[in-house]
Amino acid sequence: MTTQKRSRSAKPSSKARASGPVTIGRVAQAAGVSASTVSRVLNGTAVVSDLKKQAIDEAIATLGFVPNPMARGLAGGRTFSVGVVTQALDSPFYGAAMRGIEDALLPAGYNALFVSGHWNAVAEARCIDVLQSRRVDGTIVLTGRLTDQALKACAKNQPMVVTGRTLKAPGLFTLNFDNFLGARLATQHLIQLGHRRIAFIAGDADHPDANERLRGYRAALEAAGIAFDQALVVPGEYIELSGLLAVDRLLSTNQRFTAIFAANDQMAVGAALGLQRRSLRVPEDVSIVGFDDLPTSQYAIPPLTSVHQPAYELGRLAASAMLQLLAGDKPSVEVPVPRLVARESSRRLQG
Amino acid sequence: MTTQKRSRSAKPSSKARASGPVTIGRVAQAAGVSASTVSRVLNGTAVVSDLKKQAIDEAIATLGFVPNPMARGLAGGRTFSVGVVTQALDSPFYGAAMRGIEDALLPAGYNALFVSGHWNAVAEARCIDVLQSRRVDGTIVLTGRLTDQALKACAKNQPMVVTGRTLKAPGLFTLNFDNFLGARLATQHLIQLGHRRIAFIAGDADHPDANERLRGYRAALEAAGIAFDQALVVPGEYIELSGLLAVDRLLSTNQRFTAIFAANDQMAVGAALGLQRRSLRVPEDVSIVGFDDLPTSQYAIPPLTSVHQPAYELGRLAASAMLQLLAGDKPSVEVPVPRLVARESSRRLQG
DNA sequence: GTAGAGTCTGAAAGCGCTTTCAAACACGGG
DNA sequence: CCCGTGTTTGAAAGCGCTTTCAGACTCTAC
Repeated sequence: MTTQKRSRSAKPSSKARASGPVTIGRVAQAAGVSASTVSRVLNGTAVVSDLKKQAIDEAIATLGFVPNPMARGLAGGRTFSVGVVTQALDSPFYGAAMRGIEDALLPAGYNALFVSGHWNAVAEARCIDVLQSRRVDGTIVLTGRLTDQALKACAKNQPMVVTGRTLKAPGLFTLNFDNFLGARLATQHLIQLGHRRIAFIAGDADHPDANERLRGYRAALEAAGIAFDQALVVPGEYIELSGLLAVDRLLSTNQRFTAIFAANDQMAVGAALGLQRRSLRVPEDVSIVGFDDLPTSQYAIPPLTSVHQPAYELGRLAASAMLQLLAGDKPSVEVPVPRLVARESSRRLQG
Repeated sequence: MTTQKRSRSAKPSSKARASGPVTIGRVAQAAGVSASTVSRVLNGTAVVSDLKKQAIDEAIATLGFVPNPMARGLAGGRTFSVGVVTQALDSPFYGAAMRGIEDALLPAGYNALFVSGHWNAVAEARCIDVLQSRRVDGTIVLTGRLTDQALKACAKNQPMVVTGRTLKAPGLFTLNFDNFLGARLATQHLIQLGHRRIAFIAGDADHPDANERLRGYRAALEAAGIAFDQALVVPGEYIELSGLLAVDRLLSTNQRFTAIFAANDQMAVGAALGLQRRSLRVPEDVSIVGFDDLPTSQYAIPPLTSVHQPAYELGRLAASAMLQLLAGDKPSVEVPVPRLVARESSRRLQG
């Protein structure tokens, strides 16, 4: 015996004839109908007379019957679970999205199966395989690095919802946040505060959203008649350390700048630390704006100005799009527009 | 039709006779044996002649066969998935633990099913119900607020691993971090730096670990011959805001203190912000020590001294304990001892 | 009064796998 | 050479549910 026996206990009920797990058959017996009929009221797949329906509902309640998802999945071909490929289980940003997904899926009777792709196309593909082998009814991919092709191919086998890109394909629905506009807002904010020399700490170049943010930054500069200066753009990898190193690099190459726009909050926080290490104060000497508006950013020192990205909401929307897809409808969800949250890390350029 | 048809595509192989999904029967047919035999080599439940085993392995490979977990679960009573009750999907601390769990479970062929209890005993109980209805093979509870009784009761139905408490019961394994020692280390550190007036921002009183940390704080003071002062202990709720409010309260009641020990990093960060708002510098005016050593804490301003809690490792250990339980063994895992990570938020008391 | 249409229901056939159970075979000792 | 003991294998019976199919009714309309 390699595993514990599943207990055969179940709320003992006066109506329960046999012992053992409560099955649909037991319910049928208690209600004086056939298993088929119980199944029908369970799934609403056919009209059942009110009389029997009531008897069945009652039997279900008194027996404490819970359908076995395995059996359901086997027989019906649906598992009532949707896979979620996230990039990291411990990311503050994707964490919020996962929470949103869970909140949207659970009430609909679906479960989420989270697996993490570690920012790696190969791992992501493997994740999708794992999910498929678990027979999920659909898969939500949070951003990720798979090619559009790969995603389209997956969508042939199962409904997919993908965030962080825009793509049209049958069985596939994408959900994109307007990174371009967000970055424009952030940059505009700094420009309006009088800054002209604005450094940009970019995200990983093979992230589509990173490029969008760069584009937004450039567009805002251009709109304000400020020349784009490549020397003020420093590559980063969306982690705190990148911000720290970026500041080092800017300073050691003697760039003049009065503000920094970081492509995400983590790098913004790193940048703030980098400035502090060089005895530059935020925002007195340098203003900083981040992107994402992580929950912790309001407690950064100083509290970080950032572009709010509604991760939780995005998760909810992705999940409800999936539910619509699963129901055979064409999803219709609207992604919130970006919005700048001004805090204390940015201020008007003095003198 | 309310759902997409599962594709009937499968890597077309020369050996594949019929079309449709690759089942154990198809493998059996291709290998010239019975389904039973295939099942046996799949699960290693009986000796099979090398000749047939090879033929089967080959058939599996060429057909790209993947066993259907639903069918397996139905027939075998095991689902190869373990439930994880976490408190928040977007917690940096539990996130790391989840990552550890995933990393330990996946290679063993198990999947993790994460659900969040929102720090709420009722919700947690519901989570466990959901997991049970999904027929998980076992459940890992990360801390949580369920009573010991409730957990013991659950352990009667399925193997359980619980972190954050110490409890003995059949089918239940607990895994506790030494919060007392951790808190003592933190307080000792401040004492060694010359601090005598050390404020303590406590955690939620109905968290066992919060009380342990308070005890550790008191023990360290006592060991150093410093009188415990209730006025220096401020209650908190393990969130940033609590730290902020705690500092306000300490300051507005005119407490004298040169250091703060916060029962977790989030409150420590909040406290740092609170001090900054009152123009007190960290660490020049006040030293701060946190607890947990969240990944972001090293990028706080200033980088936070903290008690390292190996969340990832804890997750791994919990998962491997679960695997041992599932294998019928008595788990034997050792929780790492607490360790202080000194950074820049604490320093020797000047003059 | 009865054919035809429509409504409700149960029997039975799977879904893909595991697990008895017993058959088939191989081996060694008497 | 026969029988008992082991070893390897396949047939078949489920696991708990969904779903088809057809039967049993109940109406309505002719």
